[in-house]
Amino acid sequence: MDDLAKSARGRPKAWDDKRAQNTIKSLDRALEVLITLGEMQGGTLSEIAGAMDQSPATVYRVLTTFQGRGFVDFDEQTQVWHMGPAAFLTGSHFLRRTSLVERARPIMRDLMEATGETANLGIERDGKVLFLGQVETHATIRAFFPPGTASAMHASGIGKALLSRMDDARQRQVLAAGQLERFTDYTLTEPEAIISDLRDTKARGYAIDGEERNVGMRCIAAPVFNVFGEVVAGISVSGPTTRITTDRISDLAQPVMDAAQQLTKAIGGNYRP
Amino acid sequence: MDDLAKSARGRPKAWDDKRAQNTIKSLDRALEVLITLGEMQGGTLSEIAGAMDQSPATVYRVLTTFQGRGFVDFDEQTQVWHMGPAAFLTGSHFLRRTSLVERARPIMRDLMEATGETANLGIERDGKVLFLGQVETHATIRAFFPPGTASAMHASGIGKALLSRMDDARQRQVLAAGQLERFTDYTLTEPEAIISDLRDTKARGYAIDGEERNVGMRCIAAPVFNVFGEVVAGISVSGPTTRITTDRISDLAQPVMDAAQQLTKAIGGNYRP
DNA sequence: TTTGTGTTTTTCATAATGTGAAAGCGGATT
DNA sequence: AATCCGCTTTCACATTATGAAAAACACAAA
Repeated sequence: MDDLAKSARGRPKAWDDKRAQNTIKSLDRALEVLITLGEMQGGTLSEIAGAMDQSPATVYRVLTTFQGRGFVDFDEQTQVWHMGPAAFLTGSHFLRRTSLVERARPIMRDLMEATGETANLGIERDGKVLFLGQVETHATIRAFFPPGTASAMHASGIGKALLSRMDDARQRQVLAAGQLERFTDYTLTEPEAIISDLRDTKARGYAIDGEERNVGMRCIAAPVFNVFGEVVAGISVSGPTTRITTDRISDLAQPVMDAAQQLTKAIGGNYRP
Repeated sequence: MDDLAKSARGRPKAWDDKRAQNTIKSLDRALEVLITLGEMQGGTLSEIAGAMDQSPATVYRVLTTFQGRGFVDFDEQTQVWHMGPAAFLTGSHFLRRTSLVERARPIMRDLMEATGETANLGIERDGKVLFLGQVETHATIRAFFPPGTASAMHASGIGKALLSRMDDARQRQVLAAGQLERFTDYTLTEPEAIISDLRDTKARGYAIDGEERNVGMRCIAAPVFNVFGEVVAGISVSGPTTRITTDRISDLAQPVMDAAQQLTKAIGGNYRP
């Protein structure tokens, strides 16, 4: 299901109740139709009406109204309703507003609060991880990457999270471009070792940097996707091995993956499983 | 303004009348709010209500309902309403219908890598060029067309690539429909000048937009064909005149035409010589 | 602080309008 | 032809969207 559409759940109850009173029911139902249509990637009237068990008559009127504004198209041949250009055009005004960094900010703050560790945001640029921002932990001992730092992909949690979702060709390209510098005893420098680690990372859903870049520092990272399901960024928490023990990794992984997924949603992206 | 969203106007009257009966008025008004919000690129309650003179109370309820589904965001700080991620996500299902965009994605990425410039994909819709997607260059200075932008045909590389392969009747129709707005000193505003340019474009195999839309920006575009040999899309690279010099045009043209041809093949199209 | 001005929310009585059941319709399939 | 099945339309009904106005709020200026 489309969690995004139901994201209201995350709010305080009071808000929900309050909003419920000021909500236009018919409009809300109509939006449900539109969302369902999107999820189904198009469908016939009865399919749509069936999927959300509502009377066909109602769904029909909703669809024709959307059609009037170009929000949905109707293919007379196949009798199939589709998302229309106006929906795309209107929705894409969303992109014009704010950047990844701004949207990430509150999510990273929450992640930091939840885990107590510094949260980081990074993207790939020219074969390196570019750190775009961070929210620092309150703890005295902390990991610090000034935003703007460019770091090797193969020895970074975010880097590996990004790599794990790129296709083979790009993986090889990135790994070939840099020369897999060794930073610590734990750094993976053999392409095979890295590729194997990336496979694990993909399966796991998050990447682990276990002192591969800096001795005494661990990092857990998860990928963020754009609307096409392509990786565009990674989000991570990092801290000293004394706090991020191997035991704690699995505990931290969930919040990190949640944050990555939240950010994916906040930028209108699609998580690709 | 946003013609696309109002495209219902173009329909036969009979349809309009028929539809009017089965149209849900409140939903239609709500869509108007959403479209207005998009056009205004965000605004406060009173701005929005004022812009479409409706009672603030109604607009308020509409907005909160949209908000509940994530279709609009409300910035508590500034009291400004914006398009939300769910609108974008839902609307972008439009792209998935035609596999064009998905097929184009990897080709555009390669084109971007090969040329170092932002690659764009666009189609014609209602006499305008609708940008469906882009892959941005890594360079700091870059051309940026948010997907969803609708732009004038006569002052766009993709637009001219599309026009150059339409038959005379449609050319005239499109050129007559819009009123050939002038954007820069270089914009072609005389039908004769444009038609002559389109002839050259067709012979050349690619279109050149030399600062005709934005000063300081050039763009090189080539047409993409469907199985019947009809133009269905255009693919382009765009960037600052400082990087896309006149000397470089012929170098860039080949990769662009290659990409267009690849995409033509990828969608099972036939190149028409 | 208090007062004033311009918002945004909420309330409330009213009728406008969205609703589903069921009846028409039309194009497929037998 | 006859039958089926899904799309439209009709219709009577009460759900529910509506705007005016009042209340709450935010913020500036006195």
